[in-house]
This record gives sequence, C-alpha cells and structure tokens, in this order.
Amino acid sequence: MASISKRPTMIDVARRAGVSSMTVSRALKPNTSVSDGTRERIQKAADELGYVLDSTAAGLSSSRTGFIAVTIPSINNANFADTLRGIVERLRDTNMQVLLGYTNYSTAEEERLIEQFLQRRPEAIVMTGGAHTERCRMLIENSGVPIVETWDLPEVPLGDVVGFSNAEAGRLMVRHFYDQGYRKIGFIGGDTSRDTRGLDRRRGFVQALEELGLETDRLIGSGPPPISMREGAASMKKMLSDWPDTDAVMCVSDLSAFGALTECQRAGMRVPDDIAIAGFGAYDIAEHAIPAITTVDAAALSIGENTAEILLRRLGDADEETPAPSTLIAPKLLARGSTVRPL
Amino acid sequence: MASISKRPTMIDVARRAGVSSMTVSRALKPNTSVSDGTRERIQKAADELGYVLDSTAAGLSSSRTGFIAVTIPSINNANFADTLRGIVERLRDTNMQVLLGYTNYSTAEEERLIEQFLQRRPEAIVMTGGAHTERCRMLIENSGVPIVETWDLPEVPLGDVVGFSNAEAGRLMVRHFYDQGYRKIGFIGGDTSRDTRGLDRRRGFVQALEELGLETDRLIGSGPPPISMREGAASMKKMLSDWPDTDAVMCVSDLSAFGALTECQRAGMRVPDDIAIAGFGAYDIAEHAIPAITTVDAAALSIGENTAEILLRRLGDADEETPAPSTLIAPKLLARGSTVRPL
DNA sequence: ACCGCGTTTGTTATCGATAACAAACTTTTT
DNA sequence: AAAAAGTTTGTTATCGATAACAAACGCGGT
Repeated sequence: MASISKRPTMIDVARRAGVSSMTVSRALKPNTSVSDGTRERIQKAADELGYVLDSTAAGLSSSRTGFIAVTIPSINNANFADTLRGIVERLRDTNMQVLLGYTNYSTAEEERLIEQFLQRRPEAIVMTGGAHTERCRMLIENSGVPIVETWDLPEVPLGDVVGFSNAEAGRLMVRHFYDQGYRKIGFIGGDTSRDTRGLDRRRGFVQALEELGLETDRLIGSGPPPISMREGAASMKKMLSDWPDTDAVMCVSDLSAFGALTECQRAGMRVPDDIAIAGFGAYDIAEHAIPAITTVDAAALSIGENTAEILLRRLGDADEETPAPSTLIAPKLLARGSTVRPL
Repeated sequence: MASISKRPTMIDVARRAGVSSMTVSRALKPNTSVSDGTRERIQKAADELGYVLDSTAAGLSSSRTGFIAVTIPSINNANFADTLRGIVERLRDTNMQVLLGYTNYSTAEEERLIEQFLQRRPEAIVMTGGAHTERCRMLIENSGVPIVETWDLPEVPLGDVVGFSNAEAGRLMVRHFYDQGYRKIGFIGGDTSRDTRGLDRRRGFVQALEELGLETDRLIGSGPPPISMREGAASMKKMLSDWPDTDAVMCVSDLSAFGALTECQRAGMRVPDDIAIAGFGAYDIAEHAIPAITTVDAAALSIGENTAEILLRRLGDADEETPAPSTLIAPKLLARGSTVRPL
C-alpha cells in the first residue's frame, strides 16, 4: 500500500512497467494497439500501485469530459425519475456520466444550473421542457453544445426534441369523459406558468371542451408546483363548493387526483357514479387506488430512452448537421374504474 | 458573437482587458485582491467574449474539483430523494456540485459507481447504507476521500455516519401495536439482503415481538426491492391466507402498506377494526389514504441536511483528524387511523 | 522626499493526461 | 532476402487554469 502519500500517476505506472506513459494511457483503454504482453504488465503495475485514472486531466487533454448534463424540475416526481432512469440506463455502458440538476420548476434556477454545468464542459445537455430564460438560451447557443429538450413541444427548439403533447393528453381525456356521458367537466391544477406542461394539458383540455360546446369555467388552480395530494384534495373541495353539480374532473397529476378522490369519498360522493375523476402520469397510486384512477400514460421511461438514443447518435460523430430527428411520444389513455361506470 | 469558432480562454479575456491571465483568474473569484477598476474591466471583457470558465482545467490545476459524489439505492424513492434534496440544497451556495449515482440496491453496482466516481476526484463521497463490497471498501480507503454513510448504523464505519436505527423503527411499531391491544402481529417485506435497511427494520420488529413473548412467524417476504404497492397487496393476500387470524401488520414501506390496505379493503376487512396496518417512511400516501396509515418518520430531509453539514465541516479544512461526529436521527412514530381503533 | 508596508499585478512552473507525429519492430509478400 | 505493409511503442507539445513566488505600485508617516 503506497499509503496516502500521494496518488500514483500514469508516470508511476509507466516506470513500474518499464514503458512510456503514453503506452500506459493506451493500455488502459480498449481498442488500442498495445501488445497483450505489455498490456498485462501495465495492468498488473496499475493494480499493484492502486492507480486510478484522473479523468479531470484526461478531459482537459482530450476535450471530452464524458459528462451529459440533465435538468429536471423535481427529483421527487416519478415521471421525471423514470425519464432520468431511461437516460442513465442507456448510458450505463458508455463512459458517459450524468450531471444532474433540478430546477424546482423555475427557469431562473434552470439558468443558474446551466451556467454551472457549462463550466464542466458537458458533451450534451438534456433539459426538461422548452421554456427557458432569454439568457439561458443565449448561453446554450453560444456554447455550441448539443441540446435535447424533452416532455414538451417547444415552439422554437434549441436542438433535438423528444416531445410529448400535453395538450393532446388533455384533449384525450375530455373525449373520454364525453364518451362516458359526462358533461359538466372541470380541471384541477395547471394554472401556473411554472409548470408549463400542466398548463398545456389544461389548455388542450379547455380547447376540447370548447369544440364540444361544453362549459369551460370549471377550473380550479392549485398554486405553484409540485401539486401533491393535499392540493388535490383542497382543490376538489373548492370545486364541489363552487360548482356542486360537476360530474367529472381531470387533475393535473395522479397525485392530486388521488387527493381529489379521497376528498370525494370523505364528502360521501361515489366515484364514478356521482363524479368521475382522472389524473395524469400513470403513477402506481392511480393503478392501486380504489377505484383505480383513469390516467394518461406519458411513457416517461421511453422519453428517457429515446433521449439517450439521440445523444448517442449525436456524440457518435455522425454528421454534425443532421437535422433534428424530433421524436414524438404519444399520450395513451388508460381508462379505469374512476371514470367508467359499471354496467 | 464569436460564433462557434473556438471557445475563448482566460488568455483571450486577459488580452482584451490588457492584463495577465493570472489577474483574470483572480478577478473572477470573490475575496481576491484585485482592484475594483481592473475587476470591472475584466468582467466586461469576459462578458463581451462570452467567456465561460473551464472547471476541468481549474480542477486539474488546483486539485479541487468541487464534486461531491452521492450514491442512493433508487431515484424513485421519496425518502432518498428527500435526503438528496437536503444535501443539494445545503450545498447550493457553495461551489460544490453533486455527482449522483444510483445503485439499484446492489453493492456490486455501488462498487462500479464508486470506481467511476473516484476517477472524477470527488472531494467527498456520500453513500447510502453501510454494506459495501470488500473491493469497494478498499478503493475508498486507498483514495483517502472523506466518506459519509447515511441511513444505517454500520458496524465498521468508513468515516462519518449520519445514522438511523431501522431496528428501532421496527421495535417502536411493535410496541405501538401492543399498546393498541394487537397480539397477532406480522411483518411484510424486509426479507432480502439487498435492502439492508428493510432487513434491519424486520430484525428489530421480530426482536421486540420476542421480548413481549409474542409469536414471531408471521413474516411474508416480498422479493427484491423496490417493494411497491403491488407487492404489498400480494404479500397481504398471502398473509391472510397463511395466517387468517393476523390482527396487525407492519409493511417495510408505506407504499407496500398502501397496497396491503387496498387488499384488505377488497377482501372486505375493516381497517383498523379487523386488522391494523402500518408502514414506514412517512410518504404522502400514508397521510392521505383512508384510513390514514400509521408510519415511522425517518426525517429523510434532515439526514441529508446533516450530511451536508458534516461535508462542509470536513471540507472547510478543520482538523483533518477530527473524530467522526456521528449523528443519529431518531425514528418518530406517527400514529394514525390505520392502527388506532376509534373509541 | 524617502522609507516601509500593504495591496495589486505579473512570471514561471505545474497539474495528469492525450493528440499527433515519428521511430522501431513484426509480419507478410514476392 | 529485400521490400512493403502493418503493428507496437516512444517523443514532444498541449489542453486551460492556478500555486507560489516575485515585482511593481500606492499611500501614509516622518
């Protein structure tokens, strides 16, 4: 054990193996021309010294840091966690490492993070959503780093997009309610500009109501994200007090939908007989609640996997200027007991 | 705009401001002796060029990378997410950045991550739990990097510990059940060595049962983590079939407890009248379920905050050899409707 | 005006690896 | 056996910043 004196460098390994440090550098990475004999010798020397590569130095020298910067709005959100998981798992077998930051649904915080991340010279950046501060857009464009925006359909994309139409998710749900015979339909959440995705769902929702000639004023905001069970319950209470004859409600997420469901149950209303409730996000809770809650699956994991796919293509030096192969993930409605009246 | 030609370096900024690059280096960090005039001039030049510091180079030169490596078992777990949040938020105003990895409850994967992280020269490492592979312990010890282990009480700590007694959480719950008059008490989950924390809760639970002279064989395993609602429901089904007279059950987490609760409700059993159900982790779902689920709060956020506190102390060059100021977070039982019979 | 001290700025060497090119060594071909 | 071609190894310069030391500057006191 070389004790904590000082960490060994490639030169130390080289000396011990009787070669030059360049040969050590080569020997430690795959697909390089080093004879089996010396490679073994070097590996052995490295092990004996307890050598650990310094990727800071490697990064400086090769100008390839192996970092992918990723921002998500919140750690504590199963959808974004799944997207992240999709990215990380696809990247596991490469030498890429994820630099994670969470914005807390704030574009100002996002800007701060991006600014920090750019100092680390990431090879690509993945952002959730397409809403950014002006300065953030500028920083990114000046940096020349490839970008992927996810979970949204930005009007003016910064680069590639793995998109999802939140508006379409809202529309889907209105049609489902309508098919099931509901007419007095409301929406909970999605009132804040911080959660642009929730806002889009609500927008699509209202638009679909208009197309069907239904009332569009049963809207309850529930403040800044994250919207949780508590806010769902409180909002439902308000909905029932403001519009007691409401017969169907979509919530901005499954968590708030569950809160709304429990509120109805406490109030003695029967779901779906007296009122239908739906959410968004295909959370576990929606599947296991009684009744199970109708929801929209956004395929969060696929969004992550597709994102990673694009990253690998961009980094695997294909033509730099390949046009953005935007991917669109389609929303899928999962009809369940909370909106489907038994025969 | 300097287009994508090449990124400007400190030398470019220095030239433009008519100073040396060393002065630029100083001007861009706080608390350095640079006159107000030149600092402004340099800042202006940097802005005009769109200069962005390269922390890879800075790290190599100063041997301070600003990285804190953190491993957690799963991204999709509100408790670990809270702990992470505690760390990140306390670190926000420093120049420290978190390198996150998740082990998927596997010590082999943990070892792989640690090996990767060490190449990045982190200034400290935070790990969840105290179970590591032999090689992982060795790598860490050889590296000389300060360590904090969390959420566990390792027998042989690698460094500082922000601990939590999972066994005590199990014991607490048994006593609570007993006080409420329950005697036929079982446990769901915690059978796998991958989730050492769940295992510890179960161990403490069984031990407390023994001390009270109660039966200790009502144990249902539920396979490898993460244990979710589905597994909770399935295990409860098995529990009721194997030991139909069971009158109280603790589940390894609130998620499985909720699954168990729904299973009981489907089976027409009344909670807590026919059977009591409790969980662990103080998840939202436990608070909002009907009835609300009794749980144990592990103060996940505090664990993170305390961890960050220790990190800052260790890095703020206090005496290197300060003895490990182990912190112990106490479990707190939250008694709710699922285990407390109405009068 | 001169000395001395504190503050501001500059010089040089270095962090640890890799790119690019060059040299030495093997193997194949004719 | 010599030339051609391929493989393995070495040399030198460099990535972009900072540490450590050195020099220049500014300012008050006498």
